Amino acid sequence: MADVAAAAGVSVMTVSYAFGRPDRVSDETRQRVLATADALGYSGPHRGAQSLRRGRTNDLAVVLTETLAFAFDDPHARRFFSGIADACLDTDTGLVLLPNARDGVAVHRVRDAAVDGYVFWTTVTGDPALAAAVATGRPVCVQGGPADAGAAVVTIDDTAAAESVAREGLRGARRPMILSFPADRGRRREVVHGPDPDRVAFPVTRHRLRGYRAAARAAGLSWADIPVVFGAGSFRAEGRRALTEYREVHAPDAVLAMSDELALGAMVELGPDVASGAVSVVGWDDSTEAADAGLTTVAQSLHEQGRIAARIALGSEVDTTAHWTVVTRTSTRS
Amino acid sequence: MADVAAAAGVSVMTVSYAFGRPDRVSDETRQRVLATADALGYSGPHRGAQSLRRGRTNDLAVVLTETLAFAFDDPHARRFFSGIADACLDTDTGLVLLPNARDGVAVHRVRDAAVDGYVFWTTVTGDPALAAAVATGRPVCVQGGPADAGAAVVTIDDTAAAESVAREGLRGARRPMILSFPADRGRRREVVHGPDPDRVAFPVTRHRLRGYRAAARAAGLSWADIPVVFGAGSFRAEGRRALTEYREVHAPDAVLAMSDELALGAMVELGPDVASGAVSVVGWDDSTEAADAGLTTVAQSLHEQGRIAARIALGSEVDTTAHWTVVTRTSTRS
DNA sequence: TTGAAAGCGCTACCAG
DNA sequence: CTGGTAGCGCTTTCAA
Repeated sequence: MADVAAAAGVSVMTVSYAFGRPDRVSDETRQRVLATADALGYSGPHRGAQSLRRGRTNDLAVVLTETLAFAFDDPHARRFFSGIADACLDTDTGLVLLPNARDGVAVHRVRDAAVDGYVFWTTVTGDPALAAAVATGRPVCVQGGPADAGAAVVTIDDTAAAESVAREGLRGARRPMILSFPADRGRRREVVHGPDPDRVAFPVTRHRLRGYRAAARAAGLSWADIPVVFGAGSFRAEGRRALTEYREVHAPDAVLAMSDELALGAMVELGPDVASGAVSVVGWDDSTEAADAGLTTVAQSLHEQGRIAARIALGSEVDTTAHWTVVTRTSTRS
Repeated sequence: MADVAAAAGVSVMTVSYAFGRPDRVSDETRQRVLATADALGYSGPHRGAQSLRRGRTNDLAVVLTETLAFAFDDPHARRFFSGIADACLDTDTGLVLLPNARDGVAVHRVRDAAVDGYVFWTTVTGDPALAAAVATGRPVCVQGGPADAGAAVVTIDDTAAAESVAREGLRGARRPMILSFPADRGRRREVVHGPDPDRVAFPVTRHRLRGYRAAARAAGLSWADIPVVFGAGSFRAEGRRALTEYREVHAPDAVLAMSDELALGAMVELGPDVASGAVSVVGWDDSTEAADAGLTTVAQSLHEQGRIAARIALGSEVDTTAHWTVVTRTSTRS
């Protein structure tokens, strides 16, 4: 920049203005400066120096609590990241990826990242990387939860959505059954009748159970009689297994599943009973497979959430509750 | 840092050394400095300032010539990126993503990115973003090609690999057929017997055709008699179509496809003839579907290429030719 | 409309 | 082993 100033016969400041504050320089001077800059192969202010001076990097960190390839294997994650990317494009912000090593995100990388804010994807409670991010004093936003102190959480109202989708699933049902995510890190497979949601450790599981319970009660069903199958994870096999193992004991006429995968697994086992209307099934996520299978489910826009998360992490004051809808298809009775 | 120095009763330099050059400070002083730093909530050198001074950012740009979600939809791309991420993890380098907007990667973003180098994924020739990256004077590496001046290209020896896989596919063949990528941007569907590879615009297509030709000649076949079906793209439907449309005219006993997708499409049409050994089929990529289908194919480690690309872009002198292997399975005669 | 001074937070270089 | 000086490239503030 100094070189350009010398060559153009002006002060450094004028060059700086020519690039960053066009209105503060006469048009003529500006043109001349820009021309000499071009001739000298100077393409504009150095971003690093700019940020140092301004105290703002214009970069946003995305922390993946998994290996990069692994994180992007999940289509949901991709939509979320894509939302972040869009927000970054709009605000001319850079996207810095902080993927996991084999053994957790290196805390020093999070701390040292030259960024204005952080977005986290699927953190577990007490993640040291999250703590490190919060400790930097820069805005932090995490998708889905958990809500650690100091970090904003962008998510949908799980309880309300659960109640709403359950209302569809429970229409005309007398013997419903719930396919749940694990209750806690133990990830123990077990069946509990009418569990107390408040005693469930995982927030997502807790909130959805609350919604299911509300819908069940509203439908005049006794929560205490409803079997909740806690699985080890959100896999199709898990949903299928729940049905094979438990169907004889308690033949359900409605299945509320916390994910499309679980629901799809159940549907494999249920077969034609779903099509005939003998059993209703609802899922969660609105995956493409769910659409193909005609599954009634909860749709949330992860893309929208990505945008919101990015804006929060960039310091905007935005409402963090995202929208959701229940997509009613053929897997439920009307 | 100045604060810490004052509080610890040492010079700023000593604090700097305590963090960055442990060996240049007495252990005792170091401990004291670190302790005061901790007490003051100072967590180490500011990365931005550090890079400004050192002239090195320790960040690497990855330019996606597609939307972020779209780029990561491709499993090959994910492996490549994952290799980059690993290299970054190893060298303690940050990963800056420069995804495409709707209408191309903004040139100013690649120019202004505060990074030490660039890695490009699937660029077309004459990409202005590539030119901008090269213009920065920082090292640039692109996967697969094209080889624009100033940018390193990491890739496998397509010709050699093609010859090698074709050798498998042509074993015992008298009437082979080739399923090719498009020859140029026109992407016109056409069948050419014994085309001259040198006149094919797309480098990948050109190189592979050369390899196929060499193998054909080595097998005593006349290149001029071999039909090459140029498709519009690398889709399964494209491979299938080629067979349906052309099989009656020229019933092949061997099919050399430039991608697993094309090969898989052909196999659908060929049905049991592949299993029986009446027709050999080879693909390229070693996708999981290829493995499931028992397809003989070329395997290249995109992950390895990602690592190489990252190291090049970070300024290391590394050999850019990556390894490949032919995976022989049941789709070819032994 | 233009410019001089000061300093963002840090480290290479040399001196002690 | 420790410290002073200078300056990375820029912009904010104030003055002309």
